[in-house]
Amino acid sequence: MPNFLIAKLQWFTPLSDADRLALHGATAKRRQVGAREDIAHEGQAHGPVRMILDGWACRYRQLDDGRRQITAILLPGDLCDTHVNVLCEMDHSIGTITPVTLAEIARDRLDALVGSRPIVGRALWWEMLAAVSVQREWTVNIARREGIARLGHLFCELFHRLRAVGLTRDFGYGLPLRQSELADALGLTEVHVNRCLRALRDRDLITLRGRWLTILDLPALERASLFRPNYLHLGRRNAANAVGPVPARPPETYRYGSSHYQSAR
Amino acid sequence: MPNFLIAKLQWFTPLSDADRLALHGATAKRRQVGAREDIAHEGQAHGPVRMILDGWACRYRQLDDGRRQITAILLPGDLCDTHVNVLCEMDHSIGTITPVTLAEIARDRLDALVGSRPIVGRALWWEMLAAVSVQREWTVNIARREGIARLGHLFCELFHRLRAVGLTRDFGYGLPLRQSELADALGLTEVHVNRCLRALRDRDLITLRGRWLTILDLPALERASLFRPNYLHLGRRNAANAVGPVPARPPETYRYGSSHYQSAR
DNA sequence: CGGTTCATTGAGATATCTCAATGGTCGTGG
DNA sequence: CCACGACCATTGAGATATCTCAATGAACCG
Repeated sequence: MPNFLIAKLQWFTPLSDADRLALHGATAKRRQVGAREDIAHEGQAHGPVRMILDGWACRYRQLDDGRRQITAILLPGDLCDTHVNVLCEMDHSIGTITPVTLAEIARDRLDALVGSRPIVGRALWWEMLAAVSVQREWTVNIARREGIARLGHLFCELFHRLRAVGLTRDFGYGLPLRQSELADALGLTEVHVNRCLRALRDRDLITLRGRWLTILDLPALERASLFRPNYLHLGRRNAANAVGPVPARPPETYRYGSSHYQSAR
Repeated sequence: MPNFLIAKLQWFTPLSDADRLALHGATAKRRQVGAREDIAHEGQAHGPVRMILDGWACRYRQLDDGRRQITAILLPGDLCDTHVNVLCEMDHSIGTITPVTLAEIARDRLDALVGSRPIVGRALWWEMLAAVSVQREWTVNIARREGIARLGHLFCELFHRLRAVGLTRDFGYGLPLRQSELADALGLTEVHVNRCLRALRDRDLITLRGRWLTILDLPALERASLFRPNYLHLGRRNAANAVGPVPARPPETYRYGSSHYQSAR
């Protein structure tokens, strides 16, 4: 399995072989979690720093009345809790969408890594700040865009983030989220998500069949969703070894974890 | 002027005299900004790390159609951009609400401070993580609560955050936000904010006169707003010198910056 | 092959928005 | 000290996005 974290960090800065090796070493300890299980729960004390090696997960907060709000989608290569152990306890939960492979990194190990490899430390800072920026944009998206644009905006974001780690194929990617989960992420109702999806299809902006999303006209979808990718901070990598914005080869896999989802035929 | 940052950090950890002195020294360089001006603008390269010494400000993002969304309220003692210089450019703007006194801290100076004083470094980590947690809660608030609760939730949050730095008096505080700014923060319309305010007043939960907000029944308001303060991470300070949750004395000031706003009579 | 989960559709209810007008407050200049 | 203008708060009425409840249909799994 390719290391998606390394792939992502190189959008920010080139990493030496030694850096890569150190990152590989730190993420060697792995754990499997099934689909739709909790990785961490609100109120828990903090454990090790976790990283999504493969599969999809999400942060969410459960409301008293049973509804929940997903506040972030975690994709392969995403870190769950950089240095979050500074806080006493979790204020939200993390659950899986698909089966997930985690790397667990002991806090002192991470500190040592950051201490000995400043480039890696800076790259991890970037990863965290970019995640915060995404969080801000979610606030804007939910507050100010109407259903159709909100949904389209999420699809655009996921496309760019997945492309950064090589998990897109052309203009499509595997989308394991159910409509109820899209609703939980967007602050909408399952029913309304369904209708907005139909609208996006009717406008020939996307297709969605068999858990595979295809963006038929990315510029048009971005326009319709008021999407501007700057907040992802994937734009101009300041790497010397920069390659094109799109990975040259299609990704090796678009299945999630074990073969839980089918691709489009 | 008391140093609100120090006051806030001590909710997380006790600071030695030397720590306090170092923080004081780092925030010595100051700048004044008028009300409703931009401190930083989207697209700009990053400058020094900024801290709000006094006054209110906000992060916001401007949408193409002229509307804007405020994504965070910055209160005295809040840091604007901890280590954000890692990113190439700002993805949002920061503007003042009231006249603001800023401290500007050069990046290398901050690095040196964090390097030489690990307690301060950890405390600044806490401050950043708590801010991210607030950001997540804003997403939940806007996504899942209806107007009245949304407004009430914001009032509760501001109360707790201001109390942590000693800027409340009993159950009230100065609220310099206009209704249009409340609307921009909550993803509502100015008109609707007005009606929700009336509803909160009619239910005897708050009064708001002359830029002074009084919470008439905090537990009731928190209940009505589905507010739980855990996400603020101000709950259990692990300080040895912990005092009660409410500062013993009323704050020295509840005017913003220069005497721009009147208190309640 | 039957059951469970998920997606789709309809119709009525409600929160919020839009547009437009009126009223209040405050600072400024005459 | 008053009058004016600018800005902000308030109210009304109709429009629209989204929700709720409920039912049906499709897909998938054991």
